[in-house]
Amino acid sequence: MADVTIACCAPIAREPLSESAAAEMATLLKAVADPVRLRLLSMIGSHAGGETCVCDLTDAFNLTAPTISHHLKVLRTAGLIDSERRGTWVYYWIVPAVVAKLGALFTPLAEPASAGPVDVGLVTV
Amino acid sequence: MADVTIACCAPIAREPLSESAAAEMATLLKAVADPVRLRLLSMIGSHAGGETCVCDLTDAFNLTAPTISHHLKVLRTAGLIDSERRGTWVYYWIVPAVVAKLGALFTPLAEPASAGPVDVGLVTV
DNA sequence: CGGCTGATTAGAGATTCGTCTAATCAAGCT
DNA sequence: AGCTTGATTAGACGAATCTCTAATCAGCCG
Repeated sequence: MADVTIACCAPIAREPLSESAAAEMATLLKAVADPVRLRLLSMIGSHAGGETCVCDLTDAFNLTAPTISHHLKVLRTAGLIDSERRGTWVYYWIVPAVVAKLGALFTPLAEPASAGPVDVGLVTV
Repeated sequence: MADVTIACCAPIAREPLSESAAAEMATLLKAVADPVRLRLLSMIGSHAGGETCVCDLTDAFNLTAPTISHHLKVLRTAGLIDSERRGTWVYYWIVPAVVAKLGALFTPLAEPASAGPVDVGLVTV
């Protein structure tokens, strides 16, 4: 049972975000607020095996390798993904806990009253 | 403390976003990827009655009125909020359907099999 | 070793963004 | 009408962002 207890703050519609919470979430959101990075994140996240080689990513865009590298760094700095070099290639994977923070910020809005113990609590990080 | 069991993936991790879907979501995310706008959105969204007067918003920040107005416009242009003038004051409220799009992007795909059809996939383009 | 492929870092150029001041629009006074 | 208060628009300016080319780092193999 995926009990999502992460999240740094209450969902957006429950109570006003504190200044610091807003700043923290904004940096996370900024990392994702780019078409290329969004696609990168979804490619990495949806890749079978949970890992993706950079070499597979660069080919999917009409951008130079350094540019892709830059976007990956932004995502990694934000904590949304992590990476490791294995021999010649570098592999990236998603960090679900951090991605879940983003979802927790917005979801309770639309969800039909979470029927279960899916407590998206206000546990701080 | 926060045992992060989160399923394997968020919707973003279900399949790679198309280029157009990524672009659409990115514009939405960009609108929210700012501390001030995040706080504005949460203030409006959590306000009792569902509406908030601009006059209540400007006082909460150390920014000039035009700046707040600018941020509200960004949110409104993105479709996340809507507004109406009633007499002297202008009132803003949240548009839940659009905010939900953001949540749907990152929220874990609900519990394993038990719950079943928690359709989160309204990310149609 | 020397060279080759994959990936990142460094730095530059153009665009976008956040904030401000000044000016304008809207509604309600006196 | 003319003044006052609330809100937005217009324009300017510095900071941040995205992309590129050139250079550098890390493994592999002839």
